[in-house]
Amino acid sequence: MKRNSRLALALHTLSHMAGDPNRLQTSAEIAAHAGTNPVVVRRVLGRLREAGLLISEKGHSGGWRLARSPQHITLADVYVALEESLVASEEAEAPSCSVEHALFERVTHVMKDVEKSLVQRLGETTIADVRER
Amino acid sequence: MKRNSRLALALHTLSHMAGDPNRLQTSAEIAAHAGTNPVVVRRVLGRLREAGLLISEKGHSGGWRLARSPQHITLADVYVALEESLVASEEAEAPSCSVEHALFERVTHVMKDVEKSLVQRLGETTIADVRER
DNA sequence: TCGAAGCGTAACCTAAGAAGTTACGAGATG
DNA sequence: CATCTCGTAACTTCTTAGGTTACGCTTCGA
Repeated sequence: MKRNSRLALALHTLSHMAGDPNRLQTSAEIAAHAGTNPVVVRRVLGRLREAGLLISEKGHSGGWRLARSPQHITLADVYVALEESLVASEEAEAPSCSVEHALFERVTHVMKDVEKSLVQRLGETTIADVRER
Repeated sequence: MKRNSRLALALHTLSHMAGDPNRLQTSAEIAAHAGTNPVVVRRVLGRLREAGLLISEKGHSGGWRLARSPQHITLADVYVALEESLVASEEAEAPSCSVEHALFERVTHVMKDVEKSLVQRLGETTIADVRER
């Protein structure tokens, strides 16, 4: 797996779960399907759990399942849960020079604005939408 | 310097050059201002040169200057020259599973679309614009 | 004409981030 | 109680970008 592998893994898992929402899947199973490691799966899906998209159950016969129906999980939910931000949130480096600062502010402002529209548009598609085609 | 430092360095340099377009600046000078290394400066500005934004002159009393007036250099020109792409262009990993593939396609499509509007909006601001404020 | 000043580039080192791996504790079930 | 599974820590690569050194090529000026 390469870049954006978290997103790929998340979408992979969600799309499979959408096909059989009642079944619990273990991280080992998911990892085998995705060609990666159970720990990596738990890391990535952990973020989706924190975002309220998935539920994990510990102990014997535990595993992972959707926290709500696929019709109510959008691509934006996934994107936001993974904290994939376009804009480098850290602006620790306040440029000393005011003109450079103004330029950078401008770029940052536009990027943040554009990211809002990205999330908005991703919010228009649900996991279930894509399955139906 | 941290993340997006190429962009920061490019904007820094361009904003200074816009103030005195006739003066040639050496990479050593620019590096000193920006708190980095001449080689790094030549790397980054090299991209702007390839994009036709800057001109570099070799030899004694050589250096860097704008290839055209600051009114005709937009933030989009800089962004594109640095090849800052939001979308991971490499889709080498064709997902085996068709549903996952459809989901990923959808995300990629939206991101590419959004990036177009980003470039369009960055194109509305020139280096000179920001200086005037 | 020759030396110094610049750029262009290669090669290497280092730092940071992400994935892969191993290991182990905690909780739940049968 | 034995076993299964998640949650996490710790460690090891691997990749990417920046920083650094070095050197060849070009150009100006004394």
